[in-house]
Amino acid sequence: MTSQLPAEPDTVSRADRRRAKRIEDILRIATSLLAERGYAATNLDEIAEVLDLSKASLYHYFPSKEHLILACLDRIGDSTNRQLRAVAASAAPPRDRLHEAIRAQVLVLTRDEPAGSAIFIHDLGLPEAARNRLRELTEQHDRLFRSIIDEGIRAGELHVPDPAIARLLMHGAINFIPSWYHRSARMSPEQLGDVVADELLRLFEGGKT
Amino acid sequence: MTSQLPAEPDTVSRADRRRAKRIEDILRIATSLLAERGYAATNLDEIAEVLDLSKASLYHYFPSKEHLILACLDRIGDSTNRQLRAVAASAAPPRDRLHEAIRAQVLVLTRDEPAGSAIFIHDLGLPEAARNRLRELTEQHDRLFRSIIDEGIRAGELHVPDPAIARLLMHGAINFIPSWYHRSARMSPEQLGDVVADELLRLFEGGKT
Amino acid sequence: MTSQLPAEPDTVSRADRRRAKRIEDILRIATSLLAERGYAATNLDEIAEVLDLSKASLYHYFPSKEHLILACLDRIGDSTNRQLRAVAASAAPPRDRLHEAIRAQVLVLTRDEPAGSAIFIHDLGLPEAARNRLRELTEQHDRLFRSIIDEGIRAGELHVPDPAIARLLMHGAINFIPSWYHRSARMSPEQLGDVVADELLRLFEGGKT
Amino acid sequence: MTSQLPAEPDTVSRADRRRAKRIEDILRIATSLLAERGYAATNLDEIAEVLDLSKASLYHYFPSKEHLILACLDRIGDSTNRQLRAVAASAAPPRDRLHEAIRAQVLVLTRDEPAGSAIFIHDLGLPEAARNRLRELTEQHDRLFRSIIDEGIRAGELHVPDPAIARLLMHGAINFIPSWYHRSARMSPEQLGDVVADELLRLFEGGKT
DNA sequence: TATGAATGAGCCTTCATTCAT
DNA sequence: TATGAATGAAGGCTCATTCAT
Repeated sequence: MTSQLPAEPDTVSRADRRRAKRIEDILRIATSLLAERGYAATNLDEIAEVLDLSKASLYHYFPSKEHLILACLDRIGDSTNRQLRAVAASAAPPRDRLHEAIRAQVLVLTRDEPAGSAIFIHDLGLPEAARNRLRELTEQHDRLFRSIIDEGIRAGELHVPDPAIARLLMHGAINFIPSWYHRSARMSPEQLGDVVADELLRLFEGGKT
Repeated sequence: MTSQLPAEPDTVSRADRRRAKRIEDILRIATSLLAERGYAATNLDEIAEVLDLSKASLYHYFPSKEHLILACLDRIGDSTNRQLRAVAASAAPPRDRLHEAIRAQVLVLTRDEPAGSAIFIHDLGLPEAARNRLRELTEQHDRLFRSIIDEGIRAGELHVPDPAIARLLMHGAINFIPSWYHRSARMSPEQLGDVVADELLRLFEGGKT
Repeated sequence: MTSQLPAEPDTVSRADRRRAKRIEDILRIATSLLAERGYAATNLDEIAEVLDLSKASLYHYFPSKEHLILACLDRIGDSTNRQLRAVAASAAPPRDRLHEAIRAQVLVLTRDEPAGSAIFIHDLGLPEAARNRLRELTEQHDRLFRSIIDEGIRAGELHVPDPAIARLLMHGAINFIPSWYHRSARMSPEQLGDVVADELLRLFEGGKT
Repeated sequence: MTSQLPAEPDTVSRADRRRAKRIEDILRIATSLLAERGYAATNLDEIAEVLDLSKASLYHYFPSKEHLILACLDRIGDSTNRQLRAVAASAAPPRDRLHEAIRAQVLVLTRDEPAGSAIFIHDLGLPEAARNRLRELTEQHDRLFRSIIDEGIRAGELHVPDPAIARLLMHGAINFIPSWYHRSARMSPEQLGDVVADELLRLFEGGKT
């Protein structure tokens, strides 16, 4: 109806695009409120109000609160994993790849998805399904870091007595950044990414060891 | 305090003791449920049921849900700070004091208060007052670590380009431990404390830098 | 009625026919869902979905849910009354006419309108207007049976101490058939009609009386 | 606490009795509204309002709307079956027992449980569990009548070509009584019971057959 | 004619809190 | 102290209805 062009390349009609935009808006707002208040304390009324929408309208896009939050998780998870996959594909030496991965992660948390990243910190009060989804996403994540670290150790570039624990400490350190970064805006996300990556690499580079 | 009659000190103190024990029980259960589900998703019914008490009875000990959670925070905060103050008072060199402080903190999180420590990770959904209390407790905490680290740097024992960020990363790494420790029970809290302290000290001990 | 242009009678009537067919489809589906679930438990979404139509489209054919259900009632009522009027016009003796009327009624309920007949059983949850319509239809019905029965009594063909109650019992017995007939499919609607008519005539034919 | 008598024969304290009464009240009101409007169209607000209670209070007695209605069904079902069991135990000849059973049933529907009996007519819109419960109760019922009728036929007291259908017609006739009885209050429930039983026995007593 | 979007009103359910016993 | 009862407020979800396209 909209397109009169012979083929139908953009099956995405105006309506489709509008709908996609609405969904994107909802997810953005929902993610930020969710990250700010947690699942149980976030109510659809508030999400709807911020969007200047009625609560009932949300149900045109998501069949339940739980599905809405699952979509939020997916959105952030995809965003993160996309960034990290690029790093993983690099041919750089492991140490540099680890540096780059940390940096990428920091950028996602502080620049790309400052709102939603808190969700990943922990799963308090999330419904089962969401908790499982979260676990899946986290595991993809972990696998990627683990493989880089293992490689670095085998290559002799990294030295650490207990790689598993070092990695977990690193994740904790990174995941916690959103909870303090906004306060000390004395450096840009990019600068922070570099500083943090430098610093956390120390966890894997034996001093005297 | 309550009894002014020397004649029957036991009667009164027995009641007091009983009450104190009740409160202690409530706080223990409440803390663990709170840590497990978050503030909004924890209901008084459940707390009462675990205690084999009626919900209404809780109000004999705490005037509101919010006060209950404040008491939980205080209890953990006190426990933590007590441990840390001992470390702070030590005359050992800063590097060793930092090691000890990290170790003490890990022990609190994994051994002494495994249940409640998650509360400190994040304040999702907490009411304002609780959030403020949390901030105070955290600040005491931070001050203590900060002073040790500063001292260590002045003494030339620690080297780190950005002490503030290093410390925040360290806190994140520590705070996150409860979320993964139960899975890898391959070492005791004490062993973990040593390993973690060793590892995190690297953040403050320049490799080549 | 709609077309004033003799030139294109087909065009208009084709549209009309299409519309009539649509309405017929809607009524058929709506009637069966209504009979199955009751008024309050039936939603337009479901009706629309079965018809592969959007809910909003239903409003092109019926101004409201209530009007839709009124049309359903009318459709079944007409069907029933058409059958019965034929019986009423017959010149057969009252006893045979009663037999025939019962038989016709059974056929409507089990063969012609098996889906919708449950609506007539009871008016649970129906809106006022629908309830009134139902009453009207039922009364036409009742009048017809009543007149046959009265005639039969006057003619000495039927004997019953309390004709009013006997008739009401008969209606109950008939109306209830749809709720059990599908289970005992051991006889056809036609056979059932005969058996039931024979049996119910006993209500009006004194044994010893 | 209330009773100081040696044994504790009436463990039912005052509180217990009060609670039982409340439950009884709720069931009575709920049953009548349910019978009047059907499941879907009955809302807890209304039930609560009639009881001069808040809707939330209902949840002290029943965990859900569905459980409430199940309790209603049980209550009526028990009442009915209790009456009928007495009849079944009688040593009277089958014909008299059938007469008595019909009479008892009519009394339940018109005198003892005039409100709730409509529920048994059909199950439009009831949730699955309730529908199943209804079926169970109905089956107890049916078994009882069936056994009397079979016995009567074997004893040569009853004559009917198709006993199954005759019985179903009888049930329909009886079940329908509540829908018209209130209008014709020209006779008492007891009188009605006799008239109806006399009349319906004709279904099982062949005229010429 | 057809429909996606939007929504107000309403319903079931939960929960912190109060109160009488 | 202990608790059953009661409730207002709130939250998730449904649905008939309207409207712009």
